[in-house]
Amino acid sequence: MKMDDYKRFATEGYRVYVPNISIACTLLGFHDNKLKVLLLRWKGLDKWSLPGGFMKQDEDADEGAARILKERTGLDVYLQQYHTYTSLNRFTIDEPSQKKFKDTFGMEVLKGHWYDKRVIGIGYYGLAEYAKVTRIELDMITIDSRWWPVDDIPENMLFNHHEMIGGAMKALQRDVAHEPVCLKLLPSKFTMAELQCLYESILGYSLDRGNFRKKMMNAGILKDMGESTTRKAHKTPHLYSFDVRAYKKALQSGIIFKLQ
Amino acid sequence: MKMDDYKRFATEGYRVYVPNISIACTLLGFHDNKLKVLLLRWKGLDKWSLPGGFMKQDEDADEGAARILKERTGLDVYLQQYHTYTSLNRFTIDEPSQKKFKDTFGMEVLKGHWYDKRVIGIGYYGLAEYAKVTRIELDMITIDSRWWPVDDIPENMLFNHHEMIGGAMKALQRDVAHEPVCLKLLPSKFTMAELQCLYESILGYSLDRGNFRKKMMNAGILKDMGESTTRKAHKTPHLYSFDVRAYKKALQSGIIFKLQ
DNA sequence: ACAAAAGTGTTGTCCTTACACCCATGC
DNA sequence: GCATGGGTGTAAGGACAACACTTTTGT
Repeated sequence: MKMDDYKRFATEGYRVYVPNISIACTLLGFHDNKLKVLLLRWKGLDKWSLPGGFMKQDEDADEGAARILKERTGLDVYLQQYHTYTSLNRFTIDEPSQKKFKDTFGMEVLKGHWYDKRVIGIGYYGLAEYAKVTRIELDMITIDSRWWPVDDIPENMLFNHHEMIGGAMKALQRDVAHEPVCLKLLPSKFTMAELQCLYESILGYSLDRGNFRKKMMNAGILKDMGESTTRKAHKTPHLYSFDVRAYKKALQSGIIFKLQ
Repeated sequence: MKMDDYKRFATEGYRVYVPNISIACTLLGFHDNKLKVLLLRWKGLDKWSLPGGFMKQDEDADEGAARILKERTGLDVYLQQYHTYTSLNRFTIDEPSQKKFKDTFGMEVLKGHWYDKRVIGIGYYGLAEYAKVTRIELDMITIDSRWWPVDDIPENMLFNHHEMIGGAMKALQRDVAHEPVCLKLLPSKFTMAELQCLYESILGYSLDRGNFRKKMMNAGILKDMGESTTRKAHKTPHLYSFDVRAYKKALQSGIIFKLQ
């Protein structure tokens, strides 16, 4: 990274970006039987944030969110706008952090720049196949990236990004019955246990194993792809794929698991 | 209305409002067994619009939406943010309309003012008890107000407000299983037929009368308030009220009517 | 008596629930 | 053998769809 980049952003960015409208993306992946969210660590600040940025003047928010994640991951991920955050204080940075940032970049954070004002945040959630995300691009402002379990994200989150992840999870719970969420999160072949675990991770409660399998098979949305080749210390499970047409058809009337 | 008001808005408004962030409210009411939306007709333009306006610098979007509908109706209505519209051309006004507006106000619409730029729109839907909305406040820019059936709104809508009403209806369909939608739209006492008709209006398909009644009664969310006093040429129906606690409890696991 | 709307009942089917039981594998 | 996880079966109960039937009112 070059210091010039940040200086140019600070002094020229107002020509490219809409100064008071930002986009934040909660990119989710499913790995190790857990839902995980991609976070970036900010240089100097010792804070984690969602991938995001200002909306450009010549793009709409959908395009902006796609651009932001394309730049970071190289991928076109499934994106859904879920809420716009407008509270007056959501964009403020505490004094110690401002000082740290200044020490790193040799100039003030925010103060006096075009983005030193109230900024609203349009929240998107993104769904990606975890294994396909093979690299995360860092930039002038970020020093590290990591997948965090959604139920164990770090304390030191920037702005209101903690709240935003919570909102994304609530939206995902709302949408899982009617949107092809599992298709976007799982690899093309998966076991029944993985599918069930994904549902449980999203919904936040556990489901009966036998009944889950029956419901899925009766729905006619899965194709049996035969036995897994990876042998563990147990019976080898079958692998399944989505019958995409049937899955999307079933989503129209909803795939619903009631609590309890 | 005084012309001064508009001039002051055009020349001084940037001090009060966030120039590029607007709020649009799809206020819904249930009347005559139909869902209706409150629209305002613009002076000079011969166009209808949703109640809305710019977000103020010292309020968040929720407060802005509440303020806008409070000013118009005098009421605190149930409000839900559902989508933010950011397309580049959504705020443009066609040339003939600009001319009409100029003829009316004696000055250009948009051109050269602080709001002559890209504006995004945060969409809210509002739910009100129709009979409680007894007056609609007009202002410098509006000349008429009317409730329109949501399935028969006028052709000449301002900006992308037609699309926004569609989005509000989709959001309402999404939310009706889990949010106290019917409680907010119906009067305190209502007949079973009215409740069913409301559900059908929201969902967009019809339900079996006998089964609907059974499901509602079994859910234990209604209190039987005895017979209606208004006599028509038929058997007098019972009136019901929501058992609010039970209704909200039931909404946690969802009150779902599947298509077909 | 009749039409129209309100209220109730019936029947079969399907889904869900709560388990129990077997199978396959590596140690 | 045994622990572990994968796959299947079952019986009871509930929910739901599709009706038919009865009741009450004003004309």
